[in-house]
Amino acid sequence: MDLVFRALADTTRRDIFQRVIGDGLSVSSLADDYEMSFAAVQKHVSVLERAALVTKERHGREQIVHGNLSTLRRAAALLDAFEEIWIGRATKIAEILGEKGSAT
Amino acid sequence: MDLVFRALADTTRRDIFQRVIGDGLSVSSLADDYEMSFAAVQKHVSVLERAALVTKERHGREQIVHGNLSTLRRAAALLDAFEEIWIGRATKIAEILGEKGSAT
DNA sequence: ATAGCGTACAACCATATGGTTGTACATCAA
DNA sequence: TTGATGTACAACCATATGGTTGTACGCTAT
Repeated sequence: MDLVFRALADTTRRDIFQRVIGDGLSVSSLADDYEMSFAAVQKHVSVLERAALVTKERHGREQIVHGNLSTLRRAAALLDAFEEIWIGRATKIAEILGEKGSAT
Repeated sequence: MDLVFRALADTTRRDIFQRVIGDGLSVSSLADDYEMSFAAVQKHVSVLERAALVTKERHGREQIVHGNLSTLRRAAALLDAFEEIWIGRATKIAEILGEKGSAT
């Protein structure tokens, strides 16, 4: 999970990820749209790959980057779990206050 | 957003955050439960604070750390947005396949 | 065969991160 | 007042990160 959130903690990588979810893209076509060097983009893709947020599929001489939704879902589930902890607390507060059914 | 995901990209910090959502805790009571030094925990809290995932409320000589749910929600919303992009693509595929209403 | 494209990877650099220890200071209790 | 507690912060260190350039190598097209 550390790897997943670390991978998402960069604007360029979130942008790459977003572009790649909808449709697979080659590394070079990704790289074309950023100011930085090709190698830098390659590294960003590599970070996403190690976090299992994307996978690469070789196609001829090109390497197509695809988004991996299941990892994204695991991260989203974790954030949801945090929120549920808070809901649990709110419920407890409501119980203490003798209120029913309406959470703030 | 970079700050938020970076803050969440550490097991200790996620643990701190989780413990603090349900109930506010002083920095020292947080620090008691980790092997590392007090200063290290202080730094972790500071990272969470800069990301606006927690706030500190002074109470006497203690500083109570509270979770900030709204920032959590912003992060969760971003992940949901990614997922919706994928759903959009799935819908398109479904359209292409002539299927209706059932996404895989 | 050969030239160009797409990719991989190593070496290098500056800065950020995660940890430490030490010091300082305000607050609560005796 | 004095001492212990809770916090803040600076200095320092090792390692990770995000960028660069350069080199190598497999594919594609001519």
